[in-house]
Amino acid sequence: MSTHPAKPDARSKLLDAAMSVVRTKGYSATTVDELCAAAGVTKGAFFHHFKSKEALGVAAVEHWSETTGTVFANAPYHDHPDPLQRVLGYVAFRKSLLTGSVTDFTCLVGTMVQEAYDSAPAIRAACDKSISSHAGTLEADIEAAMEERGMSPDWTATSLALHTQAVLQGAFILAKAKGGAEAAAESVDHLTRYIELLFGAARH
Amino acid sequence: MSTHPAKPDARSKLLDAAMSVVRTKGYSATTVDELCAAAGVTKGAFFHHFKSKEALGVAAVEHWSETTGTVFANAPYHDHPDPLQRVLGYVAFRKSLLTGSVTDFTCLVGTMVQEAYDSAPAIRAACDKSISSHAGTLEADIEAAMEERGMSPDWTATSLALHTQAVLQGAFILAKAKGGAEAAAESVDHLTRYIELLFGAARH
DNA sequence: AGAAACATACCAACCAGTTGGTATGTAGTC
DNA sequence: GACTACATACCAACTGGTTGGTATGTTTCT
Repeated sequence: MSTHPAKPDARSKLLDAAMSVVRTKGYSATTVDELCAAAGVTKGAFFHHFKSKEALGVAAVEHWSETTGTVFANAPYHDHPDPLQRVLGYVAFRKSLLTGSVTDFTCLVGTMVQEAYDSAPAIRAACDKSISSHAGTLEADIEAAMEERGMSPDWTATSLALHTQAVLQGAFILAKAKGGAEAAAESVDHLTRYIELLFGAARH
Repeated sequence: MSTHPAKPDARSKLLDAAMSVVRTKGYSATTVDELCAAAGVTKGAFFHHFKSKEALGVAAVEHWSETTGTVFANAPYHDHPDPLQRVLGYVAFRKSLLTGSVTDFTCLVGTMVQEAYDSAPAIRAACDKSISSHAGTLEADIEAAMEERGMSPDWTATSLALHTQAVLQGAFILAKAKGGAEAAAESVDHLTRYIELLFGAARH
């Protein structure tokens, strides 16, 4: 009974509810009442933990970053000794997540920033930080792969890391538009092929 | 006085207003009153032309497709005799549009489908049609470029056309998150490089 | 006891959509 | 060509329900 296995308080229940409800309905269309109902808490609890709906939005993005960050940190692709294989492993891992309902595999941050980039600067900043820091985990491996091959191309590791995020976010939009993951998966395949070409061509 | 130069009725004023307001605030956060104010018409006029807010959403997507369709149809890249150059010209043209404020160069369809894919099936369908038909205009050139080189790769022209749209939509999300077009432009550069590698490699 | 964590009751502003009406056609009929 | 019948385009005021947020409790933990 040392470390409580899980004593979900209202705050984390609300954040978990936000992750799924917001991804389904979007941020603006999600009401505070709805969030409370989904979390099984009252409105009093909501405004005890968050001073406004926007504050919950910021916290939800941070919560998302932590939750998904753990998933990626524990993913098996890190074990590869070759940094390029780690990058390709990351992309393959992202592709393997494209199953089940569209709501479940799409990204909270991409959804929220679309709606809030102009009207809620704090949410925009949180989303930027989330995307950029996640891309940052890729950048080191990309850089290592470049160095290993003695490459000095006209693109940067940063831009390639961000490009992977752009492809994934765009793939989610395709999935939402088409109501399925097929086109999204093929887009991720193109990303894999691009990275292989990029590094394969330099080998010669 | 044969063809009226421009007699903007309430309907088209509302559709034009929707294109800019929705891209700024998102679909859900945009109110009917706001739209009416931006268009300079009354609420009565709104519900005379559209039976609901959702119906306006569908019409706005279709209006967007027509408006942007004209822009691309008249763009100069179509003149190139080489189909591959037309594809690359399209991507370069898309990159050249990444100027000014984020609101002005981002895509109405990508914004709307994120919010409405689950709650408004009619809007989702309209967005799918818009993206797919726009991708379709690229597909023919991609196919022609493949044939010209006698390529039979493990990817299809359709998937590459949709991939270009995914990259562009993802680039818009980057732009919104970062508050500027720089990262988006670099992502489009990566797309150009990918297409060049894809077709350049087959040349040999 | 005192503070943090929650619950209940409530409110003012706002929202999509409705109502009843006016102004301007336009097609048909005698 | 004028009168009726009907349709389209638009408007201002209103409505019932919803929204984010607050005020004021009660319970729980230390």
